[in-house]
Amino acid sequence: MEPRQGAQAIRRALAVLRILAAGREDGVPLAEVVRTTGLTRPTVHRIVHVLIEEGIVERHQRTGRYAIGNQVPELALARPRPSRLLIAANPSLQRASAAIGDTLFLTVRTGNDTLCVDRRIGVYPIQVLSIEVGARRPLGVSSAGVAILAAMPAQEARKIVAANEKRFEAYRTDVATVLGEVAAARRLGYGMREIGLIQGTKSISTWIKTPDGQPAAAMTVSAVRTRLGPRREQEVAEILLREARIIEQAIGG
Amino acid sequence: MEPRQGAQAIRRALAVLRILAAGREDGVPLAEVVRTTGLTRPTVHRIVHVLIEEGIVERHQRTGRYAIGNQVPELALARPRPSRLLIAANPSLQRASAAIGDTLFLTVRTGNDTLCVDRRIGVYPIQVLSIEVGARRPLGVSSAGVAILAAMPAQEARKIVAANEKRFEAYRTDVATVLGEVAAARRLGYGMREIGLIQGTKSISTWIKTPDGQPAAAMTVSAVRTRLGPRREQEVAEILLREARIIEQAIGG
DNA sequence: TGGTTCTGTCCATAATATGGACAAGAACGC
DNA sequence: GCGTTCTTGTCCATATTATGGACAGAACCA
Repeated sequence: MEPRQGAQAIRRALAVLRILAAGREDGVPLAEVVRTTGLTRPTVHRIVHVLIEEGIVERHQRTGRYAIGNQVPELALARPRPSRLLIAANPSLQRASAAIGDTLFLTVRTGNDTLCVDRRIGVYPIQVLSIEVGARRPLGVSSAGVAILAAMPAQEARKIVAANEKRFEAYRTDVATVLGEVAAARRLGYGMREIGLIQGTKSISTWIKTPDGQPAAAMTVSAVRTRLGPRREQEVAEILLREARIIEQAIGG
Repeated sequence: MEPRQGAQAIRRALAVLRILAAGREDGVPLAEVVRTTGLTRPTVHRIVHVLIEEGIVERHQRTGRYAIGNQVPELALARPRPSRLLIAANPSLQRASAAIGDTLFLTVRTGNDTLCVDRRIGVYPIQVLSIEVGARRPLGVSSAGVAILAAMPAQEARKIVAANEKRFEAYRTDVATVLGEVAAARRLGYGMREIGLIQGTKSISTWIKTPDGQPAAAMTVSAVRTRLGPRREQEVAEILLREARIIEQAIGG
């Protein structure tokens, strides 16, 4: 069902775009795109420069790095603004943020990536703000990614993790480690990372499923490690799990 | 300098995407994409369906129409939110909206299209709300498009109008009419349409240029025709022209 | 019924995208 | 200075890939 052919070039261009998106404003050097896509350099070079001519990609004057261009948000305006999920999750995020006090993230899956789509800053004076709205990471390197993988059939999760293999080393992890964390999350009922992407932080993530059982998103709390001892981890997880079920109801109806 | 080759398929896919973007939420039937792009149906069909598999395009269950998909706004998140222009134009839009009382639009050029990027509703009880943020039209069919064409070298404007020829009939206009309106706008110093896209409305647009003389955007007032007699047209045009110069300063520095 | 839209599929063919090979620039060490 | 290793950019013969004419089914209307 999947493999419709006759458009290799288009698929490749999109793969390049997704890598560039992960680089956000700063962009990505050509060599890195070549490495992570597995395409040859002439091919990536050609694709990227055609996309520049078309306004879909921009190149930073100083650094020479490539980034998502102006025309992408322009195309995006064709869609009505806030997504169903964002609307459904809003009250839960508000409640959970008030109850917990640490930074909350809402993260969706897009292809083989996680994408942060909302963030709420809590009242506690020390907040972990590492991840911004729009941040994109290979599924598996963040606790949100682990949670989302844990919520899908093991085989599918393994496939995605394998596809991301090349990109893991940049985050100092690997396929085996990620699969271990996913298994642990399945046992626990939520995703957890003792060592967050930032030194000294800890994250807890619950998954949110669509009515058909597919994971739609993850809700994450990140805090300095000392704020999330075993006791509080339990409390926070319970709040997240409760709100996740509420969001599932909201997107289900 | 322009014609880098070896990526016909990618360029075609983007042309298709831009047409789909013009259809907004409702989308566009395949046949219309075929007509306006000038590609063959098998080609468009193949492109569109690959884009669906990739999540870039969606198809409406009921109507079978094709529309911009979820993944486009997701890619757009890679760019920092509000554009330079939007920030620079904000105070001017606020002032002009308060002074005039009718609906104000900020429209940019993107390729051969105009794209509405901001709208301010005025205090007067009858407002022309035909155009929404995200609305996309071939350059030339709206007063904003005419203004933008008037602000560029005549030769370039003619090229764009010619490229849009196929799309004009859907708006009940043609190349000759558009070029006439552009010439009139050049003489006047601003774009004007006695017959707006909606019956009984009238629009006035000023252009905003970047420091290098390229038109960057247009600022438009739309109102029911009776609100914009010759005297008031003059007043409104003066306000728009003044604010346009202020925005040009803001994006120039 | 035939006529007119629309969408979808096949496959031989030509044109297109590919990638190996080469080159040149930049940054670093010594 | 000169080698080493990193990067980006370009060429072009080649085979893989995208193309579009032709065919077909579905929906709608008279």
